[in-house]
Parts: sequence; structure tokens; C-alpha cells
Amino acid sequence: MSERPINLKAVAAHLGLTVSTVSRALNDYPDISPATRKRVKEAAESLGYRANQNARRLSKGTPETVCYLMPRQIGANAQPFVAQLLAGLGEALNERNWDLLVSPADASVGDIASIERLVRSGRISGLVISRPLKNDPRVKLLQDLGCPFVVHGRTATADSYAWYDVDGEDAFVTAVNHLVGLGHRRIGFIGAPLQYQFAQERLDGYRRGLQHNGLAEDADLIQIAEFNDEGGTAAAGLLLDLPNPPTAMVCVTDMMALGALEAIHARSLVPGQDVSVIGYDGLHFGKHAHPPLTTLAQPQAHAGRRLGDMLLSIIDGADPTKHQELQRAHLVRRMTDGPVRVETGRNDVSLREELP
Amino acid sequence: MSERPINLKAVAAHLGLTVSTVSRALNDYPDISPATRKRVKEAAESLGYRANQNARRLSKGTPETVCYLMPRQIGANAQPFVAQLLAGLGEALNERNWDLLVSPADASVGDIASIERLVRSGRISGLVISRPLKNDPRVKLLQDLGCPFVVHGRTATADSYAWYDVDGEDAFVTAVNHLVGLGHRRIGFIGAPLQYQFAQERLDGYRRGLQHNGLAEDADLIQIAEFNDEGGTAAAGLLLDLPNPPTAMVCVTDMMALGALEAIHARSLVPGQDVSVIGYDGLHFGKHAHPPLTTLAQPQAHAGRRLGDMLLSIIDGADPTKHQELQRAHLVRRMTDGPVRVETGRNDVSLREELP
DNA sequence: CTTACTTCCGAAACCGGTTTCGGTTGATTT
DNA sequence: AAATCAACCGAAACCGGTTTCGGAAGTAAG
Repeated sequence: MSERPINLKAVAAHLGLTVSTVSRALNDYPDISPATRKRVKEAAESLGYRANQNARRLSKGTPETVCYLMPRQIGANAQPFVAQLLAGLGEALNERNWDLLVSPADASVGDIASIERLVRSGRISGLVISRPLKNDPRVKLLQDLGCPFVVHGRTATADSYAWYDVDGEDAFVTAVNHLVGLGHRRIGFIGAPLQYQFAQERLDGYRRGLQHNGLAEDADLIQIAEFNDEGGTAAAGLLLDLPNPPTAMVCVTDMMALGALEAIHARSLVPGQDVSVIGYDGLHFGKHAHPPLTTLAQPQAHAGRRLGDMLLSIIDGADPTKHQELQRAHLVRRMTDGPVRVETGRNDVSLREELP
Repeated sequence: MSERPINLKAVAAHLGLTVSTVSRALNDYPDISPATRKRVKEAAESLGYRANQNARRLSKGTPETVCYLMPRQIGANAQPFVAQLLAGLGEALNERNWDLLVSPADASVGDIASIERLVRSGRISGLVISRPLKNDPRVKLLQDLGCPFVVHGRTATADSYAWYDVDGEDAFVTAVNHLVGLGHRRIGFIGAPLQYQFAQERLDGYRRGLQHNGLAEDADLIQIAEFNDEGGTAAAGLLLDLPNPPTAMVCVTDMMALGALEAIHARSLVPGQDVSVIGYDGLHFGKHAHPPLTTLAQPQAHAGRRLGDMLLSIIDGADPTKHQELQRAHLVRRMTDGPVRVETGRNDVSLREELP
């Protein structure tokens, strides 16, 4: 910046008033006459005055800033929802003129220290974390520090803090029920490393779905793989090459499901006919998969917005445990699910819905 | 936050020193004896002292913060690169302990005012903007304000500021050349609204490619549509329903190309055999399209990192016009490009490369 | 014409750091 | 032993706001 921006003192001098008067006029204090208030506001406007936020926040003792801890380990896989989440968060904060800080830091060792530094340095009023581990050290740290926070997702014991999550367990019960309804009895599970709570939840849902339908669990049918499309391909390959392969598979994310489709094609099988596949996330791209991917869509459009509102109200003093919101995913049938062993084409196309 | 964090005064009192001494000791001033310096640093460490950033920045007169203006109009389409960009930016800033602010604001009317407010409020040292319009008001505003900035992309006259971009014009020349080499003579163009400079550039490249190969331009073959997959489907539909339809089409983004594939399938044609399609972006998802999408991949992994480094060096006083970096996209052949009117399968599969 | 009470604004402390300046120490020089 | 000087630390101003407090006008009441 070349010329330093004009400050309160400059406005005051220009008006022949003191800074305290100008400050109170701008902040609508009742002990300022309407006439001066108007005069001050007009002058400030014409001079292009903007309060220095660092000074203001130092003085008020509140950073008026919220931080989003951006997951980095899971890298490319986190992409689809990060942008939407940030957009929603920014929107919620903007209404109060608060700032949104983004800091790359997950639950890894060095990052815990940097989160502590961040909180202690007094530049944030609260923060948002995504995709927690089962037993995420960040949660304990933030509770110990007394720093307001909300979690996008849940840890294993999700009772003592605020969170927004989509019920992955319920979703996978739904998926299994749906497949059983189509006649499937051997259903595979393609999962991600179980240190992530969401991965555990979805596995739990898969298991509960089997139980609910009186199906025995087969360890061979549960494949945990690397958390990307290639992991999905590898896992699906193992399942398909089993002596007694599954006729359907549920995948912990759409990305892994897309990978699974590759393994199916590679064996000259047809997804949705020879083998059913159900993904999770409701990614837009799934529509263009081959064939279009059936998925459990989560209502992620409002996640950022909701998390922002929750965090703000907690910072305002609300009880975090009163802010725990569980959304449901819903099945979006496209073309990768179907009845077992059907020779001809599908006969229930009319039942399929599309994403909005 | 429950208890207020400990400050310089507390550390000083605990040591029997003054705040000025403690401050200078922590900041490695030479007029503090090594002994006291050590004593102070150890005490600060054990007390968990962290300098209040608002106070520090106010005092030093620098916000040590950079803002990324997140595009919102283009919504879902912006997603793939936003997260990566932020990760790279955050990384570059973290090395200096600077902060990354995210503000949802594009080139629309109300947002211009809010950008001005943001800059004038003294909380940022510089900012990054993405996907500029041909004549983007933000560029002029920031130049007038004297606020350091870098652009991810370029405006029509990209001479007086710093930017990082991928040469879309060159890429589309490459695409056309490639298709002509495969025997195509009627090549369609599926574009986005031309207010975006990147859309114009790619159209320019398409035109230059035609000229370079001695092909006449046909207005019917240029379809500008809504900037998403459905726009791509609509545009491709118009092209295919032409009395004399193209045998190939280049698309301004992978997302629109995926939409185009749908239109081709809907007419029972086979992409890559009956009609060639080339997208742009190199999205990972393209691998799972039907068939896998041939695309012009941009090296977007380092964009954020580079933009961050550029901005920092400009803030340090470097000449913005010395920081203009043009990357090239390269063709990633998958399965949607092929020679004209070939009955049998492909014969040059071995030449195809994969994304790293 | 006091007295009391508003109304409105100025003075000053404060937020938590950074940085300049000046003054004590102690050791070194003559 | 007095003068010189470097090493080291404290005092105080400053960054740009916010907020408390008190006082000077002006007005109404007695």
C-alpha cells in the first residue's frame, strides 16, 4: 500500500472534533446529537474511512474471526466439499462482518502444536474442523483450551461438543436394505482406513444392515483400501476374484465407487447387471460415470452455512451440546444398482430419480 | 475463551522484568544479554505465551495477512481447483506465519464495494483473485488502491500486474492441430460466456488453430452455452443436429465435455469413434467418464504455491510486471479422440498416456 | 436568579504489543 | 582515581481504535 489509509484521527481533525466523539458517532452512541452523528457519518463516507480492524479488534478484545482447519492429508479427496463448505461458512460470517481464516492443519503431530499456537495467539474466536479421527486429539485440545469449535463430522464419542454430520451408519443400512430388496445376499464393503470416524460409521452401518436382514458377516467381503479411486479399484478386484464373489458392493465414497467400476469393467462385467455398486456422497460427477453411479447423496449444500451459524451461536454463549445436527443421506438411484442375475435390461427405470 | 490468555505483561511480571525487555528478548534484539534472552524464552515457553497477533500487527503496521477472493457465481464449477489453490496458498503463507483469509466476492457490483472496504480496513497485505473477466473491475480497483495483488488467470490486457495462468489459447491450438492430424475437418467449439477472459482465450485458440490449418470458420460450429455440464449437453446437441454436423468438438472445460458426451450417447453415437471430444482441465474424474475423456491437463497442483510466492515477493516490493507466469497445458489422450469415420476399434492405443 | 438536570462532547485510560531513547551499571583506559 | 565506553535494561511514546468519566454548555424547575 502506498499512502496509508486515513484513520479516525484524520476524520476528527477534518471535522474539528475529537476521535472519541467521532468513534461514538460512528457506532451510534446515544450521547451524540443526531446532527453531529449525521455530519460525522457523511464526512467518514466521503473520505472513504474504514476502521482499522486490527486496532478495533485489539480494543474490543474479540478477534471476530473464525478459522477453518483444512484437511491436507486426504488431499484430492477432500476437494469436492471444501469449496462448498467455505462458501457457506463465509456467507454466515459475512453477515456479521466477521472474517474467515483458512489454515492447513489436520490431526497430525506437528499440526496440533500449530493449532494451539493459533488459538493462543488470540486471532480467532472459534474454529471448524472436518473429518475427525475416531479419537481426534484436536477435539480434546480445543476443549482444554476452552476455544469454541464445531466439528464437521463426529468422533467416536460425540457427546460433549457441537457437530454437524450426515448419518453414514443409517445411510449404509439403507444401502444394504436396498440391495437385499433387490435379491442380493452376498454384499461386499469397500472402506477407507478406520482411523477416520466416518469410515468406521459406514462400516458399522453395513454390518447393522447385514444383521437386520439376517445375513452373516463374511470377513472376506470387507475390504479396507487406500482412500481414493485406485484404492477402490484394488478393493473391488479382490472382491471379484474371490472364489465366491459378492453380487453387490457398497463403497464408502463415490470416488472409491468409481474406482470399483473400473475393476468391474476390467473383468468384462456390467455394473448394475452383473454386479451392483452403490457409492456415497452424491457427487455431481457420478452422473457421468459408466454407467451413472447410484449413490447415497448427502445434503452438503448447507453444511457450511449451518456450521457457521452453529459456531457463531456457541461463541455467543450457547451450549455446544445443544448444537448437534444429524442429517440423513438419501438414495439416488442411477444405473449401478439392480436385481441379481438378470440377463435382460432393466425393468424399473421409471423408478429412478435424478439429483436436483 | 474462558480465561484470557497470558500476555507480555504477565511474562514480564513473572520474571521481574519490563515488557519492553521481554519483547526485545523474544525478538532477538542485540541489546539483550544472552543470559536474559534465554531466561525469557524459557519462561515464555513454559507459560505458553503467544503474542497477540492483533496487537502485534497493529503495532508493526502490517496485517501479515493475504486474502483469497473466492468466486461464487460460477459455484460448483469452481470447486475442483479452489481447494488445491487454497492448500498451496496456505503453504506458502505458513512459512512466514502469515494468515490466509477467504472472502466470498467476485466481480459483481456489490462485491466491488466490499473489496474496497476489505482493503481499506487494513487487515490484508495483499490478495489473490481468480477467473477474471475480460475487463475485470477488481483489477482497476486494486491498482487504484495501490494494494498488492496477483491474478489467477488474466484479463484482456494483462500487462500491468502480476498473474499466473495456463495458456488456454495455445492449448486449443494444440487441440485443433491434434484433431486435424486425425483427419477432422469440421470441428465444433463448445464455449462458456465470453465475459470470462479464459473463455475468450480458448475461443481465440480454436480460431487460430483453424486458420493455422487452413480451415474456414463456420459460425454454426461455435456454441456458447451455460457454464456447466448441462450447458455442454445442450451445446453438443445443437452441433450434432446440424445438417452438416462436426466430426469433433473441443470443449472449454471437462465439465462441459462430460455434458457433451451425454448428448452424443443420446444419439446412439460413440465418442471417440463417431465424434471426437476434447475437454480442458485434466480433472481426475475424466478418467471415469464413458469413455475416459481426452483432455488438456493443466499443471494446477502448483498454482496456489506459485501465486502465494509471487504475492509475497510483490508485497516485499518486487515489480508486479516481473511476475507473470504462463504455464502450458498438455494433451492427455484417453478415449474420446480418434480418427474420422473409423469402423473398427482404435489402433493407436499404445500411444495414449495417463495422468501421473 | 439560583439550583438541578439534561444534553453533548472532550480528556484520558486502555487493549497488547513494538521501538526509540536515555540512563545505570561495570569494565577499560590513562 | 577520574574519565571513557560498551553492555544492558527501563521508561515512554506509539499503532488506531473503544469506552469510561467528567465537565461545559443549555434548559427547566423553584
